[in-house]
Amino acid sequence: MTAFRRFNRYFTRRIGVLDDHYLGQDRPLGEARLLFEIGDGASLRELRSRLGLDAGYLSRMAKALQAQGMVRLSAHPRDSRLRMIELTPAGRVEVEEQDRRAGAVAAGLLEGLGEAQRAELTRAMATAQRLLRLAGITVTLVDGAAPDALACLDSYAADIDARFPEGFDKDDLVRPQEVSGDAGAFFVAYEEDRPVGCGALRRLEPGVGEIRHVWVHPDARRLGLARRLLAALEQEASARHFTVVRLDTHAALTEAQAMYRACGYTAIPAYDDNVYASHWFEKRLAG
Amino acid sequence: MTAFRRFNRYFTRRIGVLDDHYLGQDRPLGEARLLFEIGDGASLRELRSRLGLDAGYLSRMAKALQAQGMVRLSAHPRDSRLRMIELTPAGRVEVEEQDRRAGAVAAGLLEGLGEAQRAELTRAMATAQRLLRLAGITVTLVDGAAPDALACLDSYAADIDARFPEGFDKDDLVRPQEVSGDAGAFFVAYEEDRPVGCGALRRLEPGVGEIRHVWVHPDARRLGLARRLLAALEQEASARHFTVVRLDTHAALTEAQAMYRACGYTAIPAYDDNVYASHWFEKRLAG
DNA sequence: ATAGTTCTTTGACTTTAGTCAAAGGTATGG
DNA sequence: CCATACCTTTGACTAAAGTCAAAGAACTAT
Repeated sequence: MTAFRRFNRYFTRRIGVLDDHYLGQDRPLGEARLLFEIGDGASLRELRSRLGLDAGYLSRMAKALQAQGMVRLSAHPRDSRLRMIELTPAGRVEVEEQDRRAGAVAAGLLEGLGEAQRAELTRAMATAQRLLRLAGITVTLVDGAAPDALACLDSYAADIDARFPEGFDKDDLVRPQEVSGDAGAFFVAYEEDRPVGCGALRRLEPGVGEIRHVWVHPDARRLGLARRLLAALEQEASARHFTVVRLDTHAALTEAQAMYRACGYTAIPAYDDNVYASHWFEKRLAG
Repeated sequence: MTAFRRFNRYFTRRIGVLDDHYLGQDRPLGEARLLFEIGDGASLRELRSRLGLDAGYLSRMAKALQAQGMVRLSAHPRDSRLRMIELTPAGRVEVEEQDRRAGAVAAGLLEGLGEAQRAELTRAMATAQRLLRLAGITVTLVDGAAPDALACLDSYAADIDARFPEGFDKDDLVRPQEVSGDAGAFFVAYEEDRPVGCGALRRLEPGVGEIRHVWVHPDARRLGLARRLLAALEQEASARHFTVVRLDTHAALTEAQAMYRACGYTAIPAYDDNVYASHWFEKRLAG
């Protein structure tokens, strides 16, 4: 904990300060940040929430950038309350220039290190980032019919449809009422208010729950999030006095199978006739 | 390199922003930073260079903090151009409050992680910090009579005087002229303009150099800096067409001996009658 | 002792950053 | 179609952050 604070202090002094100064070389930091954040186009509303800016403030900065020829503003094709902002070629050049400078600063910062040391630093940073991201993700119980829940299930279905040789039919997803209220539970994992994973629990028979649709967004994989979701589902199952949870999995999802085994699940005979399933697991819950 | 940039971006977004917001809870960020940076007292000049502030700006902030009863200003006892600034008891309370808040934010940030994950994060951060510090240290050739060189030798002498059972006599340090110009070389390691280590090379006999007084400031140990100094000294020796470098070391300095061995030095018979020496080493230089 | 340097203070600015509320044009649910 | 909610723009501010130059006091080197 003290180590964490010490690192933060050192790092923000050392890197953060630089960051600020190179980014806004010839324009205010706010504008530079905005320019950078636009990327391949976005709505003002999106930028406002991403950067946490006041509406008026943002509107003015956008106008200033437009006057400088860095961005183009237009109405959203389907909702003309929203304004879309995108980089002009000149704006793109500017962003690249920012990027080049940032790269040069970073290179200068590391030039004292040898190859092996650089690799070690990269490894350490990747680990730290992975854990910080994981720490920032919260797993929340939501209604099975909540928009975020449905969005996750949609992504899940699209995902496995691409991975299963035989495809996947969305009709085989759980119904919202199966995972809401007394019937079951649905968890969504949020990373900064954006859903990045889900998992469902439903009652299979008295004392027995079934875990379904454990899914993690591609951007949030390899963080250990699936385990967190699984833990939340198991805790919920315990709270509902289930003594056993079961789940099935498709032959193509080998990493998932490995994870279930590592989390204490053991293979059992088929308990249903799910056409997508090739392996069935269960876990006895303590308490 | 890309990984480095990615980490910076993520980290400053995630932590830096928070930092700003909690620090200045009821006072401007600039003042909060200044208050924090004062620590156990400093001169305005020192703070100005540490924080990179304009003299006028700093002067005004100091006055504001004084008016709020947070700091006391006084003249430097020996140079009354300089103004010393130190925390009053009220200021100290304020800094502690800042610190408490920062701690709470940090704790909140990490509460999603388990014990083992936290330990892993701490390890990764410590590694990253160590390497970043090392990357920021530059090793420079200076004149043997330069103030920084003498200051390092002073610290070195005090250091080993405390560690050698028999003490150490400063008269046994190299003379500046032995390590300047054609006679030898002196390197100082700087971390942000502050000397944190040194090492000397002098000619022992034709084709043979001697390395002496390799020292690292206690704050900069365990970074791998001694090796950097050693490498610089060896490179300098090569440039001077020495084919061999020798050095001796005291029985008490066991880590140093291990380092020399790891860097390719082999034990040899005594080549001098240094009263402090118990082990003698040499290394044949390539090229 | 003198010239040049260093450090701080002060006055007089400018630029950034950010806030708040009113107003106007668009969607959306019923 | 109507009330309501949403998104953006504009005007009118404020506070913070930072800059520049002049001036005065104190030190240092010669």
